[in-house]
Amino acid sequence: MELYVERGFERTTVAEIAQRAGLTERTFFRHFADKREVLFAGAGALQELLVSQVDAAPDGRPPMEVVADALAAAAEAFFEGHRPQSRQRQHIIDANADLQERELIKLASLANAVADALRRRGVGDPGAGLAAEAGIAVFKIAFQDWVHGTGTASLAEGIRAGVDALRLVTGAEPAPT
Amino acid sequence: MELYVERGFERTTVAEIAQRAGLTERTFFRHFADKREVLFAGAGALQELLVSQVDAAPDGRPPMEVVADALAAAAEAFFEGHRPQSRQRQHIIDANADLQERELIKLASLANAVADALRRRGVGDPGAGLAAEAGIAVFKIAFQDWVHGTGTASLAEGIRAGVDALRLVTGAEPAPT
DNA sequence: GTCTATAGTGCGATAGAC
DNA sequence: GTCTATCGCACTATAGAC
Repeated sequence: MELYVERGFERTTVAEIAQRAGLTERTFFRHFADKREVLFAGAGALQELLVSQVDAAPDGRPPMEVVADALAAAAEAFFEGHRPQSRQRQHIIDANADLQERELIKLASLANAVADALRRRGVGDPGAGLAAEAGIAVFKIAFQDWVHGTGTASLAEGIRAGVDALRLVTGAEPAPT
Repeated sequence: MELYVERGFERTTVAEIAQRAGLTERTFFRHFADKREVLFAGAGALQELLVSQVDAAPDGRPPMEVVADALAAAAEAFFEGHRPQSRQRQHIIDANADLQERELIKLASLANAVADALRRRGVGDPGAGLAAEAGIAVFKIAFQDWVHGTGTASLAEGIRAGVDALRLVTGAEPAPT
């Protein structure tokens, strides 16, 4: 991470990373499948929390609310209070197309995992997939806002507002909570 | 494309592609930024059509309807009647993580372009971004269904149904058309 | 069109932890 | 005695510099 900030992602070689860490290149690749993976190591835990939240939601709660609750909880647990670090990480990612691809893969993986969790709750298709994708879209936009802005609103609040805005724009009445 | 089908994407080298095309490797990379780009050469035209459709939509039409119309029109123009080719291409992509990443980048780029077009129509934030992302999510799911299934429904019909399903799952009343 | 840096893989050897 | 972390080396392919 230090090196990615110092010299940029592309201009950092694995050899340099290994040297600073006191390891060999081969060992680096043992821990990270590729150079990008360093920046996405925490993604698994985020996904697990999201899924466990959806699994634990009360019966009968509307799918979009379940997703919104899970995203808000994940936001609190993983990001609140870490905006400076999130911003730095995002700077690195925004400066490099390969990293943006990996970011999108991570988000797609989250969406798939959430969709599966919704199906376990009995939400049918294509509703499960759509609610999950829509939720991730809300998260993505709220996160961009939160990480690049200087406002005082929390990420969780941004997510709530985003879900409401999505209902509005799809031509919908606000759902009962 | 022949080589990707014959031996799989990863087991095809750029040297082989260049040889079969009667070119040098260097020339391949002049035409395609990387090995994957071969499969996404038509993406630009799709994006242009989508944007021009959104730009040309009648004033006052609800944003989600504008997006749905544009996606349906693009589906007719680019995919209808080409399901076998689409399926073959998707097989190649589904078998390789790198290609899936590129696919996601392409979809994200479509979403951004559509969001910008909506903003030009006066749709505000975050509504423009959300409508665009939601539309692309619908497209993605409808496309999966269409390309992997054997049903007789057209892709455009799947997109219409997807938008309705999205309204339902977000907890919404159907919007006026 | 040529040359080269760098990412990433495969296999094997070694050493410490439990 | 198995499991896991590390290293060494040879190797291929991509992609960018020139």
